[in-house]
Amino acid sequence: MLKDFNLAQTLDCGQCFRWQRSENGVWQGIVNGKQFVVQEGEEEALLQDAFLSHYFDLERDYPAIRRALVKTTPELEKASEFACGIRILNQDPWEALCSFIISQNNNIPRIKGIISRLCAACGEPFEQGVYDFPSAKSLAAATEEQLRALGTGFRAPYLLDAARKVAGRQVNLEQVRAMPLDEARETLMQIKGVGPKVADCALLYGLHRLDAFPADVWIKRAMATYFPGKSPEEFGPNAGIAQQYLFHYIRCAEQEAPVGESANAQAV
DNA sequence: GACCAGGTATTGC
DNA sequence: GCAATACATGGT
Repeated sequence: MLKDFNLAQTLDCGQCFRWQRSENGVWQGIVNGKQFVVQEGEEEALLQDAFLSHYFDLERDYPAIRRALVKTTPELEKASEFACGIRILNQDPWEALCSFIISQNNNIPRIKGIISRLCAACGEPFEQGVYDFPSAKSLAAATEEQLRALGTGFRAPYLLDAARKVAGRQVNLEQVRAMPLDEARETLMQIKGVGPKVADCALLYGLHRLDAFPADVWIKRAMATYFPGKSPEEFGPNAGIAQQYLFHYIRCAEQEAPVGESANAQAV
């Protein structure tokens, strides 16, 4: 029995940008040069596919991780229960890095649009109208003007710098994966346009570093409200998962039951 | 027509 | 070091 896995929560929590939901809970996505179609409510079937099983991180014991998080930090109980269907995807590191460079000061629908155009312009076509995410090498061959024409705006030179450094192995993503967290962040931040937040996103969503804790405006606010003085390291080796639970909870649940009341502040 | 969006680089104190 | 400010673009 597959627990703690919900397709919609996982694909709609802002960690990926190339999945689309159509009617009846059907999701279509492009991953590593292939198109996939998966069905809400039939999550169990994904266990039969080795690639997707790994992509959705189904081998990992999330219920155990959740129990451990709540044991050390009981305030996480509500958020972790609310968002317990989220899995941290095993995405392509380069794609995740680019996606979160694009994400800065941007909104999710527009991020998706830019990525879609970027793929069509620079990625390999592998099916009618379907394109793979462009490699670092092919992106490095583009000009800043070409990238601006896709709507990337001031991020165009950032993408180029990332492409050049990754294609030239000045930043080796697989080496970054194995580095201590601080060193990994510093290495990614050599890329223009990559600050602490984007670096942590690349680490958590691209390199599956579950100890990375991306702190955006939402999370910073939530931390100040619910965990004043607490540092992310205190959440332990799965701090990134705690971050996801928090992020999803404050963005969804708070709208129905606004917090800020001191009575709720102790129970996230 | 401001204001905002899963930030970052630059500038000024 | 830390607080402002500009930055492209499209949607409310």
